[in-house]
Amino acid sequence: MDNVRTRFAPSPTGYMHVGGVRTALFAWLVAKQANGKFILRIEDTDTERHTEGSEEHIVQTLKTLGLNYDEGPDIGGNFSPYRQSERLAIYKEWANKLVEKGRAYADPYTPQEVEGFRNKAKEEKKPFLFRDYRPENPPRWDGTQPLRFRCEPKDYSWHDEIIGELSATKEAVDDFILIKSDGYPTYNFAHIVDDYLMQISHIIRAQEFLASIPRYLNLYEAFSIEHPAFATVPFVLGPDGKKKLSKRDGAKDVLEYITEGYLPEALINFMASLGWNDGTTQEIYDISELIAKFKLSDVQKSPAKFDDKRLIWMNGAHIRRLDLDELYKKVEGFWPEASKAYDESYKKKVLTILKDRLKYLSELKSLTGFFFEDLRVKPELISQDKKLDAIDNKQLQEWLLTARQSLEQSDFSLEDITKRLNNLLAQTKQQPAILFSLIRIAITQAPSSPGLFETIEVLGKDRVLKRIDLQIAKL
RNA sequence: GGCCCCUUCGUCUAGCGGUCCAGGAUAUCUGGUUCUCAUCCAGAAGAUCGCGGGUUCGAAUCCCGCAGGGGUCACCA
Repeated sequence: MDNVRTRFAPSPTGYMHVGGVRTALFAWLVAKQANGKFILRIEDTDTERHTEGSEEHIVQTLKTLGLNYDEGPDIGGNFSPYRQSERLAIYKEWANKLVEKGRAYADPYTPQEVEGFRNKAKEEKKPFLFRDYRPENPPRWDGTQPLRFRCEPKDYSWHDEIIGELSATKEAVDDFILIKSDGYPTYNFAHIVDDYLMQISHIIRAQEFLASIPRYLNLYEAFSIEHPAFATVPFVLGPDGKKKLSKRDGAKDVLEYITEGYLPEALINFMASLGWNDGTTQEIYDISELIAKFKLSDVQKSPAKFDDKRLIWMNGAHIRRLDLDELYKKVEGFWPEASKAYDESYKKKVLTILKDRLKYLSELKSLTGFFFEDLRVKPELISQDKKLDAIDNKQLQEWLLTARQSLEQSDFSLEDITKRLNNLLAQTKQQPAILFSLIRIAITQAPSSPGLFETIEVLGKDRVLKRIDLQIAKL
């Protein structure tokens, strides 16, 4: 398609969770793969729900994930402004077009009166349709009353890029508020005007708007304008599997995943795979593959539950794909405090042998402490090891001493370390499960660590000998 | 209640009438990888394809009902 222009149009009411960002991602992918434009538009027409700083937060989230937009409130574009609160005059002008055509009227009722109609309909077990209460001689619209659309009810069928062919009866078409009494437009009205003026080619939005589309269709007709392609993205459900992911139920801020050390590319891969796949068995995609392969028609129609087990795995998989230098760059800021005293080449060695066991970057702190400081001897590491606990301390001391003596002679190449420890095994006739465990505990004081030989090599002779001495003394 | 959408292993999903007594991934369990934790490899277990009819030689796939779940019916988006 020519001139693909997609938009992400959040209302600034807080942070963004996985569901919202996924919708943005899909829109971004559609734009990127068609060499089109991705637009950020802030839908701040609800002055009450508007929260301070959330626009900045949304912008930061998109930028951190690399979902860069080509036009937006902070960078401008050919269709500015990109904040709806700055477009009030435009909405008024378009509202007046409808007034002139007789397709909009001032709503003379008080909110209480409307509420009364609604309750009555409910009692009668009928759907509430405002058009059943349409005033016969509405007053002239002076801007203080809400302005309502005068719909022309009819059945509709239309195409959705994700769901396919859809239809609805005229029951779905009603008179809705275009401009609120505070002068701000409703979403229902503003987005239609803006998408048209901003030449949006695809509206990619969440499923909650599906039921409203017949009303929008009626409005497009009233304006005699064509509507963009519609793509309705199914919900992302919370872990309970019932309700859609929501802030109320504790859905996490996507930026929080970044702070915990989830990679943007992993997050994006994960969100894309929540409802999308290309029909192959591929699971791990980088961003350029996603851009090349993504298709709206391949998006699942049914909702997907959010399961962070898969995210954790996927993040690890993306970490392992990174080469050392890339990973080193990303991991900056996740090192333990004590690492400050160490240089890049040492930290890179640590990273090399640790890479395979990182699931997310913030684990680095707890996993690498012993590489940077001598930890106190933890007797429980031995007492909780069944095999070691059964052996006399004197014996353990003796083995450690022998190991120490051999390692002292070593040139500390991985090869030599390996050779010496294997010799030790033969010499003492012990199983690795005993001897290596003992040495590993002595030099790391940690329940787990990278492989013994590599760890010894990276730690270096001074530290290894010192720690063995320390362990011997505490036995 | 009206209107609308959805329904395949716990989870993410493949599947567009035969190659499916349903494939992959993850999670779980088992074994291997000289020590731990991972990685990696091998294997196990796990789905009466929501239910009931129909069409067809043949249906997870097409049609019709039903049920369950969800959305919407705001001067919120």
